[in-house]
Amino acid sequence: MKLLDIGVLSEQSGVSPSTLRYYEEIGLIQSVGRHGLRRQFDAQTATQLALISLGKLAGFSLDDIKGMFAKDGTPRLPRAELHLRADALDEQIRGLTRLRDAMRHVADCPAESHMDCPKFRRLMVFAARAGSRRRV
Amino acid sequence: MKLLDIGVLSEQSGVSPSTLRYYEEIGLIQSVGRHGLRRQFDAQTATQLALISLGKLAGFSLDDIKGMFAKDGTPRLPRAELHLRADALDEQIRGLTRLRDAMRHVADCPAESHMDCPKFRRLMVFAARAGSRRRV
DNA sequence: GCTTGACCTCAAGTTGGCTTGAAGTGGCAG
DNA sequence: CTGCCACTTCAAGCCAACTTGAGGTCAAGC
Repeated sequence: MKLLDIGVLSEQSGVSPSTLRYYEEIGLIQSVGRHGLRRQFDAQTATQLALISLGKLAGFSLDDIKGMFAKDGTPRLPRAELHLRADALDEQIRGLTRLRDAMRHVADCPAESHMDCPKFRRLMVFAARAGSRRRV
Repeated sequence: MKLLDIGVLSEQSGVSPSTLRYYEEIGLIQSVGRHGLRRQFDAQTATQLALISLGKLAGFSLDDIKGMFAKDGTPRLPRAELHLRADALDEQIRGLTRLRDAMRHVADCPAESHMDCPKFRRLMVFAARAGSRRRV
C-alpha cells in the first residue's frame, strides 16, 4: 500500500498541509502513520479529498461531508440525501438564472436611472421576498 | 418626506433591527434622525435594503454593495461591472448545473459502489480541478 | 556531524456578517 | 405619574473553515 507524505498529498491535491492537518483534527480524514514527525496518508485519501472538494462545491458543510464516509474512508452517499441536495441546487440555479437575466437586462437598459426600469423594479420585489425569507 | 421608525423598517423589510444598526455602522445605509433614541429612516431606505439583498443574492459582499450607492443612497450601478458579475454568475450556474446533473445520475446509478461509476469518477476529476483552483 | 527546511504542536487570530448581553433611556398607554 | 417595552450603546461572542505564529523536531544532503 503506497503511502503519501503530507507534502506530496498536499501538492497532488492542491489542499494545503495546514488544511490537511485541520481535516484530520476534525476527523474528516485519517493519517496512517508517521515518517519521523510527518504524517503519511493512504493513497486513497487523495480520492477522498476530491470527494470533499466536490461536496463543498455542492454546498455541503465539512460536517455533512464527514457523514458521507464510512469509518474506513470509503464513500457512503445516501441516495435520498443526494436527491434532496440536487433539488436545493435546482432552486439555487433557478434563482441565479433569474438574477443573471435581470442583471443583463439592467446593464443594457436604456432607462435614465435603474429605478425607472420596470424590470429592475420587479427584480427588487423578488429580492425583497428572497431577502426576508430565511437563508438556505 | 415620510420617515420610518427602525422597528417599522425592520418589519417591512424583514431585516432585523440589529442588522440595520450594523448596516448603518458600516456606512451601508444612513438614518436621517431620531425619535427619542430611535433611529428613523427615509422611506427610500426600504428600496435600498431590497437592493442590498439583491446584491447579496448575486454574490456581492456588503463592501462591494456599499460602492453601488451614491452618497445620497441612490443606486449607482456601473454597467460594465454588472456584465462582469453576470458572466461570473454564468460560470457559477454552469458549474452548479453540471454538479446537479451528476448528483442526480449518481443518486440513480445502479453501480454497486459509487466508485464503480464512470460518471462519478469523471465528476471527481472535475471536483479535484475545481478544488485546486483558487476560490472565486 | 551539521545545517537545512519541511514538517510538528498548540493556541490564537482572521474574515464576514451578523447576534447577544448588560445596562441604560425615553415615548406613550393607562 | 408610573410602568412597560422597544429601543439605545458598547463590547463581546459566534460560526465555519481555515491560517498564522512561536517554538520545537527530525531525516536527509553536504
